[in-house]
Amino acid sequence: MPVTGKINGRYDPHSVEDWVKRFWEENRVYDLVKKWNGGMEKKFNFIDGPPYPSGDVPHIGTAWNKALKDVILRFKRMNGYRVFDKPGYDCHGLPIEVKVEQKLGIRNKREIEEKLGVDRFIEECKKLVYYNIESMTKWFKELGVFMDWEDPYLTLRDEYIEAGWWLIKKIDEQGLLDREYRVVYWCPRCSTTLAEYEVEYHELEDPSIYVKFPVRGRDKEYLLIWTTTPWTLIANTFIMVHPDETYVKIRVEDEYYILAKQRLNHFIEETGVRDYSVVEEFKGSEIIGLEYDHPLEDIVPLQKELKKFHRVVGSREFVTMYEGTGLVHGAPGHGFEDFLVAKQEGIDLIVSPLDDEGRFTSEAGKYSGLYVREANDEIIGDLRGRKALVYASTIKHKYPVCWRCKTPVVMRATPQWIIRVTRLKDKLMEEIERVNWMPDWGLERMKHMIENLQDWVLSRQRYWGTPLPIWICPEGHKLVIGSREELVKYGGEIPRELHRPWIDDVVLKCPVCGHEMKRVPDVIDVWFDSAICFYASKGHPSRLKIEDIILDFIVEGHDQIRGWFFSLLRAGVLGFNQSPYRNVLIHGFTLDEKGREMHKSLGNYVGTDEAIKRVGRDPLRLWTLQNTVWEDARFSWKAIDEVRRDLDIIWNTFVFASTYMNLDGFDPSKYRLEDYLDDLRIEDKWLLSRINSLAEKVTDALNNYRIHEAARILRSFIVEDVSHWYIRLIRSRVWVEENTRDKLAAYTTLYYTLFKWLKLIAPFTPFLAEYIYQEVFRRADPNLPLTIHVNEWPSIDREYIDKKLEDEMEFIREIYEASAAARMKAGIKLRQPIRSITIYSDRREVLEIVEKYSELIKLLVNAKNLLVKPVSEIGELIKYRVTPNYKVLGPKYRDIAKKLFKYIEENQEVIARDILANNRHETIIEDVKVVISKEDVSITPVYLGGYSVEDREWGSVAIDTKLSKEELSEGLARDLVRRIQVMRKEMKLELDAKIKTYVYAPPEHIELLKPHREYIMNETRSIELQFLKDEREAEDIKGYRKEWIINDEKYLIVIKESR
RNA sequence: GGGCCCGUAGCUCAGCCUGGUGGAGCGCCCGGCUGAUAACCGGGAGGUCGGGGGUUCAAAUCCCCCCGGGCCCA
Repeated sequence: MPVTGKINGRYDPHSVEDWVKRFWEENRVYDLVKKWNGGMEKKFNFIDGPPYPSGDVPHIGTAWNKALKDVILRFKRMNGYRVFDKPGYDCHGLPIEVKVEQKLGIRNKREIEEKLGVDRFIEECKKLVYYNIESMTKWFKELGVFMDWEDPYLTLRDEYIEAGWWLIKKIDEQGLLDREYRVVYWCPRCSTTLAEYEVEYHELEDPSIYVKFPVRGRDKEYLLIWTTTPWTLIANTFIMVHPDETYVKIRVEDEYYILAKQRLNHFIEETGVRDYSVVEEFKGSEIIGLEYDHPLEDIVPLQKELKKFHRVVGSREFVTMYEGTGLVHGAPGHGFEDFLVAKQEGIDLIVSPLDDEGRFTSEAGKYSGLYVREANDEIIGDLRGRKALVYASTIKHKYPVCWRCKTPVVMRATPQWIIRVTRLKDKLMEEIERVNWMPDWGLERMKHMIENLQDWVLSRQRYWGTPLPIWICPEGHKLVIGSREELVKYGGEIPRELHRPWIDDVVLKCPVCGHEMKRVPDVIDVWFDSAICFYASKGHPSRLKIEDIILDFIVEGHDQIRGWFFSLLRAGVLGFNQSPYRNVLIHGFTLDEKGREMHKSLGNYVGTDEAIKRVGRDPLRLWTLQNTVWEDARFSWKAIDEVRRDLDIIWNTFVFASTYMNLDGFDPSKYRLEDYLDDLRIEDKWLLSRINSLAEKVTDALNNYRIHEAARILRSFIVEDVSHWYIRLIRSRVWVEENTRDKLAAYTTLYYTLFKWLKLIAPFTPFLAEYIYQEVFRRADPNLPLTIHVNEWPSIDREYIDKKLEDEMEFIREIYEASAAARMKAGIKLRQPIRSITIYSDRREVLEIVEKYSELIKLLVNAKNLLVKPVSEIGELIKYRVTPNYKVLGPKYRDIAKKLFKYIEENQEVIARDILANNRHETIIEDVKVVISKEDVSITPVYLGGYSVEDREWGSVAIDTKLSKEELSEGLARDLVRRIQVMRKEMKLELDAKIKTYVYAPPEHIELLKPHREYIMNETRSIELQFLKDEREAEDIKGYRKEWIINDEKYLIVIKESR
């Protein structure tokens, strides 16, 4: 006959988790879950945002990320959803390339091709990626994340690349694929573009010059600009002004300069111009359109072409009043912002007269061949010679340099492939508003980004990435390839893999002119890879149905709003004309305990490996999960320790329940809750209501992805309701030896409640839940499924929910707490029974509850009698001393003051009560109406002897502190029992072991104890109890002996096991 | 410089959406309970709810400004 199993000892996360890990492996539990789940009707389409495998151990924040996903997937599985749980890795990109370069000691891009060869470089990238993936996967599995780790999607696979090509082709078919000049960081020494994170900012000294540009058609009138990069003046195209700011025209000698009013003082101070006068003031918008001449146009051929653009343009975003003159020289070939303004202004000539080494080309005329920074001095000299230089000095400022060779970078306009997503702005906006954002400010951020939408720069001049599937022939015809088959179709071959360099060798035949076509050398922005995973992880889109493609749910950190969420949206609209996701949850970052980001260099970095080793998997998971999902969390070992303590209580709760059920041979199939409904006590009904209310709340929270809320209420239920309250209430019931219906009612209640709770917590702490499931519940019922994780999500048995009872119990707890406080004031311990407890309250519901539950309350507060009285009768316990505040009352009632003071003296009680109840007491003294309020008197309560009173807002609780012989003797008996129990435990006796007990105590104590002989024997499972009058007698008895002080008297207790 | 998030006890954080006597855990002090026990419970001390202004009978909560931290952009 099956019996409830038991767990023992202290909670040790590692041994529990190691055991469960082995159990899962040996029984192939994930495969079982997958198989079980595969047959489900409803579908839950999720995708794991692929982490970037640049390291081998996931950051602790990634553990949170994966735990969140795991909770939702497990929850959905248990609710009958067939979940898509394929994880993935984002394998391509520059960070991997850089890691490999560092590993191989390669200093720049050219060395990759010249020294190593692209093929070997790619193999090294792959090797690194696979190594890191294997290691990261190990840690995700360690965390207990149930995803398909045997078959993740990898963006480096040919099928995945092909799926990407499909979308590029589709984009081209929509006419959105284009080539355009873009401004990029360029390292002149390494001869390569740099991504934003490949530049760092160093303090450099540069020229600081003020230059005047003559306004065309106006005599001696100049636009005044300031720059720290004189060499960019060669490509100057326009001048920017802030339309809303105030500008001035000043006269210096016989010339006129235009600059911002706010910058005038600074300009005067820096340049030392003494004699000037402001001759005119106007809004910036008034000079928009003003044309000017470039001072170097005679020696820079390029300027002849740019001449037609030389005018003042408006820009609110890029002109500030913090530096310079408020007029900004614009060179769209050398600056992101200048470039954007040029686009807005319809300027289509973007020039960047530099070669790959940062030297001027012939377009720059006399400067041709000079390295740009070295040309600065010569340019300044030429400006001076042409009287265009107003002032020159130097400045120390932060300037971007190459992170590897520390060479100052230049901005350079280069042709790049782009997707014209700006044309889809309205559709993107429409789609993003249909998504459910949690929290909803995610939508706000997203909309803000779409408002400021830019075209997507797709191409990168690198190696390790999805090759751009564009082939070009000498005639300039373009062919976009959408699959491997198309390579063959257009006269090529399928290379050994689709990566560079092999794909670069595929030569196609131009379908238009028949010439040979070569692939453009670029690879695709790595963001594009992860953007397409919603379909690419499932195969080629031609074989997919739309319902497999649109995701039900995704969750990532808030940095991914701009990152993955945004690129997914763009890819979804480009490929399928809709948002690829329906519900988005945003989670926070894991910072260190001071709120700083974790960095290995700061020494505050914590990896998932370290956390698992130090605290265990479930404590780590539960800590992450109880943090407010969308807020940043501060990690500390102490914080995890607190979670760990909660898990200790949870463990102890199951130890308690399982120990007694096991001892009593409790078989849940034989003793069923339905058969004990009539035997349930108040506390049983209450717990049944609580667990079902809890199940309802947890289900609702998880359905709405409020994961932290679910975690918190699951914790507080077991700690507050079960451990601290219910178990305290049923302790005496389960200590009874016989299997009474009363005890079995408690067991069935507890069994039902704990099993339900265990299933609710299973998604959060899958190891602990599995262990207890196996060791306790599956032993009680071997027909249960092999693993807890294929159990159905607990039902909500609404017939057990009784909100009124829950509220009432809440109030009983308040009474208990008030009486405990009253006891403490009087110095009477809870073990000591008291004669009576009296509740004073005028609230009807209070009186009802107290009467209805009087037995329970008496038991809880350990009192013989329970009385309820109206508040007015508390006067029997309390007298109020009311003394007039002479300084206040005196001046107010000058003439009747003496009589008033006498009146107060004589009517203290009624005055006090009125003021306490209504804050005023009124009377008439010698025809004068008197109003006494709180400020007029001081009120001190005086409690009568023999009672201890505790006030609450709903009334007062008074306990009778006078102890009779009867109560004292009962208290003494309980004290004795307690000592004997401690000794039993110290002897490590079995719970049901019988003992013989010998007690030496002072004769008057023995007299008090004698009436409770039965009780003591029963409680301590003694088959014999002897009271000894002589201390030496006790010393002669063999057994476990211990000396105690009880109520200031010496006791000697000896017990021995009776076999 | 912009958008968004966060700021509550010594520490970690609920409460804010929907205004009504400021809470929990940890730490500290005092007391207690206990065959779950290296656990637990009660009480106490500890708060300009980041600062300022406004709306309101009433603001931690709603609005505006500022300060500090974070994310993303520029």
